[in-house]
Amino acid sequence: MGFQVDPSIYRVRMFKERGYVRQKCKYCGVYFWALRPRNDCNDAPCTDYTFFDIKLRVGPLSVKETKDRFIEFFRRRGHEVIEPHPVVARWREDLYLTIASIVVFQPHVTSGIVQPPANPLVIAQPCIRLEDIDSVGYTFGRHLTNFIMGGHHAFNYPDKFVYFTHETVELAREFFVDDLGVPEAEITFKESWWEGGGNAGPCFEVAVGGLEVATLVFMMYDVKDGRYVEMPIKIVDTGYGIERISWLTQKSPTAFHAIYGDLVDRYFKMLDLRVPPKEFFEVAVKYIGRLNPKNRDDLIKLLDHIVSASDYSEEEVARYLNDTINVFTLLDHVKTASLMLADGVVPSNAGEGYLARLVLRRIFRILVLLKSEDVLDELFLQQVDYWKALYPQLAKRKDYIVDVISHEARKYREVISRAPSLVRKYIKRGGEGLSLDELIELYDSHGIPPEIASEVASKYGVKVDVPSDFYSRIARRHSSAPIKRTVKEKVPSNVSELVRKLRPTKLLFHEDPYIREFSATIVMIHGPYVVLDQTAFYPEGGGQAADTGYLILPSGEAIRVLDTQKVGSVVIHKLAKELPQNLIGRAVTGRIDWERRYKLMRHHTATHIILGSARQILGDHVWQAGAEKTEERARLDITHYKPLSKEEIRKIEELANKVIVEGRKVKSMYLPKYVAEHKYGFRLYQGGVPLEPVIRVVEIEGLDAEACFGTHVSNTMEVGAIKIVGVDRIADGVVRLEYVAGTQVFEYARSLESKLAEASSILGGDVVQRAKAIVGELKSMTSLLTNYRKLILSSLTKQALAEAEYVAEGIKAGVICLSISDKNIVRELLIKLSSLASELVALAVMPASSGSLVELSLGSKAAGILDAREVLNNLLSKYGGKGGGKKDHASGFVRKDASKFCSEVRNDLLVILRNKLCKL
RNA sequence: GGGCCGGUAGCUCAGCCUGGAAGAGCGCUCGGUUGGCAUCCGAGAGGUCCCGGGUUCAAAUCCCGGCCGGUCCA
Repeated sequence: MGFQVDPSIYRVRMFKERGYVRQKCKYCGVYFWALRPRNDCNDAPCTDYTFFDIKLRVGPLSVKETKDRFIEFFRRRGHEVIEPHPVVARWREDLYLTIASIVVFQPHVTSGIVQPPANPLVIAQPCIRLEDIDSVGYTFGRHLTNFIMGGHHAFNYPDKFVYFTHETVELAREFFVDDLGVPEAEITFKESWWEGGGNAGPCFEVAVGGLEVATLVFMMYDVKDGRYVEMPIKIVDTGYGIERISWLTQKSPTAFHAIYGDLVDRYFKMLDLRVPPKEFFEVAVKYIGRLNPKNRDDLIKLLDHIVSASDYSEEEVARYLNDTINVFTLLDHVKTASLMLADGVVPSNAGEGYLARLVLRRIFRILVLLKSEDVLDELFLQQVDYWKALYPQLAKRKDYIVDVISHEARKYREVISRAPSLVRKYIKRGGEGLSLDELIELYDSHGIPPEIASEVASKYGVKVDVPSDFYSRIARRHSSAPIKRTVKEKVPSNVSELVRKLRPTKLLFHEDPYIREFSATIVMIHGPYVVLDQTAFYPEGGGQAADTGYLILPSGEAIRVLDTQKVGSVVIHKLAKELPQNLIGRAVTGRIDWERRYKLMRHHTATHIILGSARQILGDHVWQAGAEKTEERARLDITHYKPLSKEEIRKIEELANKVIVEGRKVKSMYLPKYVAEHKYGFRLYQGGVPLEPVIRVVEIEGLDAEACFGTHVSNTMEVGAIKIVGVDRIADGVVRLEYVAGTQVFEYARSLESKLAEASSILGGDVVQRAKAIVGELKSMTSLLTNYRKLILSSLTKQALAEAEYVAEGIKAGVICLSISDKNIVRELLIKLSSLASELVALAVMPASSGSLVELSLGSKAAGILDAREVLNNLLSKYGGKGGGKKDHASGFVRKDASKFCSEVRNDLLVILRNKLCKL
């Protein structure tokens, strides 16, 4: 706890009224409230699960029934029901996944910029949290990567109070005690503190029979640089664990049985594993709350406990435990992956796509270990069917899910198939066995998990020990990597500071995107930076380049506008020269470069058309991953999991042009945030999320609607035409489309034409025919050249052998001088000579830039007597050259003209050789 | 966004640590063997060693920068 809170906040009205007693847990020392005295705080690990023995009034409730009951309870108590949001937080720039119900209202509502959609409200929000992904399965349900967070929220403004601590605690009691029939003596409220996402506040953890079922947070502080600043808005942020409450009502052996019902047994059967008897789970679950089987010592303790508390043998228990962990992990991960994919996530190596891949690869890994890769599709299809009532989106996206997982599974198989050769390489390289560093590198750089690495290694007879803290070692390797955000400031910071106090600039380009000239009053001048009270200059944003043009002063002088930027809601024009301060308050005329702007507008509308078309042709998983529009061309990066086929590209282009020809209306409108989201969904936020209560929506009838700040033409017909000119895969899961629109299509065609014409004039005739002929000619010329080379080689060989001079017993010497620089021919020649004449010392000299290259080669007999490196250096030292190589071959360089050097060196060589051989 | 690994023949890769004459297997072409074949034997073609810079007499190899791919982590 980083903050000492006034403990009186925990003394809520209900505790006093109903006689709750504040007590201290004997085990963890935390304070809690309960009706009757007790030793422990009623939460794991201070107590075992006792809720199995608690009688409720309600019968077993499925997850869906629990969710419905929760929603209905709070609806009856004056909360408006809000539909759940996607598990992928498209409306958040700082978060990939929806990790809590409050995320739905952050940051726009919690910061006070936008009113909540209702107040108070209730929502049953599917959430994904991957923090504890390693523990899933091992704890039989304490850790899950997906769950529904039932949240009732109230937002208290300084001038409008809804409810806070007292009412929240009362509502919790009423729900658990009055509605579900939990005996009031079994419920506890533990005092605690919550922090997250830059906010903090006191909270109660509500537990029943050892199971934490809800957290009631009273968010009231902003955390800024470690300081706690009281928020103007006080927020009730509650989280009811719908799955846990369902478990509480069902009293099934594990939470997995409560959540997945008969799917548990079906998974065991599909995976060809024996279903453990109910008794096994009942015994195991008792101890598993306190032990973590990921830890090897705990696992052994757990095994002992279960064996002594049941009739099963140690082997049976070990197998049941292992199988159960795998099955539970699969149940959880398959559902999480399905939810993410159904929300249109495309697996990749970055961003939320990586998170989807992470979950999928863990699934594949288990299936590989179980040798059950063939049931992959079935595991997903069974869940899609099981959850069709609660998550209808799974069934709707079934085809996409199945296609993507098979694609990802193939990629994973490719990774794993590299394992044998990689492991072999590492074994060969690093002495004995596989070191820990090598194991880490195999996983971290090649994606090969240690279990698979050690399995492969054992086939080569190498035993490998995988340390139990392997994955935390990996985490440590990645520890220090601060997120660098290099925001390029296009406006000096002192200027942006100055304009903050100014009134928002009136944006004429939104009222009428066709306005080219306008008059305005100068509000501020700072160097070349000028602010007007209103402007038609579009500031760079939303991937649309800034407008340029002229500002015409009262004197009639026209000053060039080089750049336009937006800081907050003030537009800043950057001029080619500085204006005098006395112009402040004077009227000026602005004139934008219309031709340029009109091209930008057409490219911008074209981008919306392309995106809409791509979504229609490829599927709803297509999201904008980036976009840029310039005068010349535009490009759009979209998420997609496989390369686009020519056919798909053609279809997108065809649909886009059809939309243009049909002359559809392009409507820009301002809509309240919630109205827009309700009408169009989160696909609005392709290019980013505006933090405003009212957002500007650009809609192309029947094709696309996006929150967009840019300027658009009013009818698709104005775009003229679209030609896709480039398709690239710029990252895993991201495809870049480049295209031109309007008059740029003609520019593009013209440049193609002129390129073709140029090529044709170079080739001399029809490009295709001439290219074919030339390639044929090239082929025959190459083979002719090869033949000539052979010819030269054989004649040089003969010449060298004939001219070789006798030096001493078993040694002959020859010098070959070449007038052209052809390393290849020299090498071939020397190799040939030394294999033909074992007693030959052959020296070749050829010209090189600012000197000569020299190569010396010895036949096998000569190499037995002489050292090529020594001979060569003796030879070159006189001329200041150097060289080196092996015993039978050396090369070097000398700063002397090749022909002169060549004529002198023959004598030197003979002298050196004779000297050497005499000494021997 | 960051760490790590990689980029050599059409394909899969070796060579790089420790600089010194570019390699293997598969595929391809031609020839032989065979009743026939996915068999076997022989010969041959095929290279910007990713790009750029540096060190060096000499760079696939060492150093720096870039591009591309893979992977792990945000």
